[in-house]
Amino acid sequence: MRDPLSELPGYRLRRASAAMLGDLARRLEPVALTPVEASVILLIGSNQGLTQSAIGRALGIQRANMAPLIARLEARGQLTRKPADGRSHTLSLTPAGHSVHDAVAQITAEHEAQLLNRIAPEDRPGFLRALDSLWR
Amino acid sequence: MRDPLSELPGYRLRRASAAMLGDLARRLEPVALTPVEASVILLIGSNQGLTQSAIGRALGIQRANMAPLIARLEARGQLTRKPADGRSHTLSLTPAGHSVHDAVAQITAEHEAQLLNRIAPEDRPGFLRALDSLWR
DNA sequence: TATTGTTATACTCTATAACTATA
DNA sequence: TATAGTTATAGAGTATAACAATA
Repeated sequence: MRDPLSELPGYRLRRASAAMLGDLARRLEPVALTPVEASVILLIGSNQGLTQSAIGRALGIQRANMAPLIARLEARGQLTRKPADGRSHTLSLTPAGHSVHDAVAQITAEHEAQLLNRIAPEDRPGFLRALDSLWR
Repeated sequence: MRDPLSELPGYRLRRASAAMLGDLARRLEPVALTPVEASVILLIGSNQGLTQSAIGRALGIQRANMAPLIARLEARGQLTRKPADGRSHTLSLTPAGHSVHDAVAQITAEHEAQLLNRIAPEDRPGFLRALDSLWR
C-alpha cells in the first residue's frame, strides 16, 4: 500500500503523540487521573497558591474547561480553593492531593524514561529542541 | 512560576502536536474537512480500491469509528463504496473527491513546509527518526 | 472461527458564547 | 474596561461492547 502520510513530519508527530499519550493514560489508571488532570496536579504541587486561571494559562487550558476540572479534583478531596481577592481562587493540594501528586510524579518519571529510552541518545537533544520550536 | 512540565519530553510532544494539529485544522477549514477526514482522503487518493478496514488499519482508526466517517464523506459525494466480497467495501474517490484530494494535498504540503521551517535544519533528521521510534 | 461493517454509547479534550461578580 | 470564574453547549477524536452477515 502506498502510504504518503507516514512520510509527513506532521502526521508522524500526531501518531507519536497519540501513542505516548495512550501510554501515559494507561499508567495513570491506578490513580484514576487523566493526563490533563495529572498535569494540573503536578503544576499545583510545584506552585501552591497559584490562581486557577494562572494554572490554566500555563497549561494551555481555557478558563471554561478549568472550572469543571478543578471542581472534580476538589470533589475528590485532592485540592482546595481559597478565595484570593474576591474574584480569583488560589489552589493548593490537600494531604490526599500530595499523595496523588507523588504517585503522579513517579508514574510520569517512568513514562518519560520509557519515552526517552526509545530514542537514540544522539537524537534526543535535537528532538527536544525541535519540539520546543514547534510549541512556542 | 516553577514549571516542571515544560521540561518533560512527553509533555512537549503533546503541546507541539496540539499546536501543529490546530494549524492544520485551520488550514483545512476552506475545504470543510477535519484532519482525520483529510488523512482518509489522502490515503484513498493514493490507493483507489482499498477496503474500509484496510484504510482504518493504516491510519490507526477503529472500524467502529470508520463507519460514520466514511458515511459522511460518501454523503458529500467525495467517495463511493463498492461491495468487494459481500462483507467488505472498496473505497474510491469520485470526481469531487479528486478535487478535494488535490486541495488537501496542497494544504498539507504548505502545513508540513511551515512545520519543518520552524525546526533548525540540522535537527530535522533526528527529529524524524525520534518520532518514528516513538510511533512504531 | 475470524473478519467486515454497523450501531449504540461514553469519555476526554477542546472550543465558543454568554453570564455574574469583581478589579 | 478588563479579569476571574462559571455554565451551557458543541464538536472532534477515541474507546468498548454487541450484533448481523460473510469468509
